[in-house]
Amino acid sequence: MPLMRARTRSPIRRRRAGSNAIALSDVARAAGVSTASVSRALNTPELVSENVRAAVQAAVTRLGYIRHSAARALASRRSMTIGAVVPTIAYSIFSAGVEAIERRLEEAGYALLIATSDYSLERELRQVRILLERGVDGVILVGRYHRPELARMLQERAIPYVCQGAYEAEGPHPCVGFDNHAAMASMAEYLLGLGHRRIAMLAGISADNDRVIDRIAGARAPLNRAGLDFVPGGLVESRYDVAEARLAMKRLLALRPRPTALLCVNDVLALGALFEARAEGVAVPAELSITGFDDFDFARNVEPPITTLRVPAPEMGRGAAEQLLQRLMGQSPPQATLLPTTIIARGTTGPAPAG
Amino acid sequence: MPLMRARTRSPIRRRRAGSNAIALSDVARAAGVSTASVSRALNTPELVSENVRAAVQAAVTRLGYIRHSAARALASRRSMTIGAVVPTIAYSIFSAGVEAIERRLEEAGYALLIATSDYSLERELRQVRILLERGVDGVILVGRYHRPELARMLQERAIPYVCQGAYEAEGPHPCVGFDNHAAMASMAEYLLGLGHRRIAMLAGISADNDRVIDRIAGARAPLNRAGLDFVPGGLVESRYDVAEARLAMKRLLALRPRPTALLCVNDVLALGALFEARAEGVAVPAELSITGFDDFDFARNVEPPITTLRVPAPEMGRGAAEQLLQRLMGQSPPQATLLPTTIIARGTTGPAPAG
DNA sequence: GTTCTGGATGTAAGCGCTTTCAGTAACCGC
DNA sequence: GCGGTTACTGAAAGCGCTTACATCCAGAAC
Repeated sequence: MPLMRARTRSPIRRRRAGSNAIALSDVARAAGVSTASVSRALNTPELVSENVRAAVQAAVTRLGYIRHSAARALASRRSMTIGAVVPTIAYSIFSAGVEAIERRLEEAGYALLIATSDYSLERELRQVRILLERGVDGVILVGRYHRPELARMLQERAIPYVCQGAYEAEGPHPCVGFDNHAAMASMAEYLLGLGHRRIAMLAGISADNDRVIDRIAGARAPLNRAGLDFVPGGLVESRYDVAEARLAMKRLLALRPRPTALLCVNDVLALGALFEARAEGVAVPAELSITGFDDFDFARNVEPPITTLRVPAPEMGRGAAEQLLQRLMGQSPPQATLLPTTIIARGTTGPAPAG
Repeated sequence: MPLMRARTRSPIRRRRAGSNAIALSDVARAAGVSTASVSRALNTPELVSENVRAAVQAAVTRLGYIRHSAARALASRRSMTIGAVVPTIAYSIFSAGVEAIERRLEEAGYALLIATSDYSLERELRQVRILLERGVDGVILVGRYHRPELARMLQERAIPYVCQGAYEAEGPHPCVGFDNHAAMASMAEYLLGLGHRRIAMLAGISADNDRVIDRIAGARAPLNRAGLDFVPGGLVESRYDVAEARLAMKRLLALRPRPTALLCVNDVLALGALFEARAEGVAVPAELSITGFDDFDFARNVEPPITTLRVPAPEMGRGAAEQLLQRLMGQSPPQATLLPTTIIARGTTGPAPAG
């Protein structure tokens, strides 16, 4: 029989072990009010009198009180943090998006926990599990493809989420982004309009990556409509790295007859292609037109400046954060938001060479 | 007198309001053991019997239990998260560092909360406050300069921290990085060795930024030793952006007589300088040598490839994380760790033009 | 005066874990 | 057989907050 042990505890409560942090109860004592009032003064100041508010404010400043968000999270059942899983942040499209997300969330008092998937859906799923463990109130993902367990896990726990960087009107996931298929299709049409018929494509690694897959399909669509396809051997994948892109480009330049135009899945690849073409003495755009995607800083500054497509990275980040915040507040924003892209014609594209 | 109110609470405990999450007590019930045993089976499996471990493991999988880290943090007084404040992540040196930090922390079971300071020490301080509120167990910062209140706040709460990306043997802060002064000095010496005497510098914004200040001073030191200085009007600051760098470069190119060599604080600026020089018809390196800093991906791929200085970004990130983890485990790693840099001589530098 | 309001405040019950402490059982050496 | 380990296990006390509920007290309405 478990009987009440006579615990001889010192009546003086020991300062939080291992830390000399000030707790809310200290503030309450200092301000001469209850802990409830302190909590209210801090979180819902409109519910307390001017006196209490001022006393609490003064005590907080005097003691240097800092709230303990784990305790808040436990008691209020909201952690005020959002999790984001991106392929990598070492790639400016994503880091720009993440910065935009962070900024918007900060305004709303949320913190952002960032995890990277390394372009692996498996790893993405694991990272979401970890974020859930961390008690995030919402999740932001990249792209349309995700492990089915992922959405299930999120829905089971009623955690709102948004996918960013892709668009799917009828898709299963809420999203804020642009239509990768349509964007790349417009670029292919642009090349066709310039008279190009022998077209190749330098793509990213398509495994697990809907954006790449959509862009490849998008490029193909208008070609097929014109009774064409990529030149044989003219679809090559490469990691997003200038050196690797140059290697891939080597293979493309060895094709005979040579393509007269090259669609790249992004500007890093286009840059590598451009460098390699120049190194091989292939004139751009006289002999070969090259297009990029993303409109990176350097795209407009290299010689010749790269024809590319502007992608609304910060807008997507902000939009995704916005949509998530709305869901968190119980509203129902549109399931899918489509953002525009624009072709920016510059110096790496020109009419197809005669013959 | 507060008397015991007869609370008519339903004996059936309501499932966690607003969420149907499984709690540790559910696992305990399912496994037929106490919550203490479940906690031990999960955190210190070596302390429980094989039977308990297996039963708990089975229950966890069956129920899809996910730990509640806010509750863990509250009870254990450790949040298992680290905070990092970097100027921006939209700049590959920092994003590479952050990725390395994240990777190392993940191995150790820590999550990373990232905040950006936008190169403002004031904002850095605010961000650290927020991180503290979030209960981070440690903090990673960038650089040597910080608001004095920052270290005070951290020390008061006994939160370990490390500064990354700079090195200061006798400095007040623990750090892992390289010597910006020495690195840039070696670059200046390299130019002097090539016979350059009229040298200019394209720097970043030096306000609040010790790395830029150290690099400027580092460049100046060997010049002064040789009885020289930057050419008059030859020290210009620019944000890290190719377009702005080109604008700044315009002013440098207008100097008469023109400098024969230009030290850039990083590769983005060097790239802008190179583009602008080419646009103005200034031959690189025949008429003008240009050096970068950081060894970005594109530096070796442009034409001519940029002479630069390799900076150990991932190593610094990993090292900073490592050092922090050691402190967290009660060890005392060296206060300052110096990492090496290397000059990588490429095509943008050559002997000073005669006359 | 009495009864209602309703705003401001306090009380105390958790939130879901970890961890201390006590208890139990099995085992050891003598 | 006995004291002393050793190896597990469970009960329960918090961790520092939020919040449902009770209370109190003016002032309004009657």
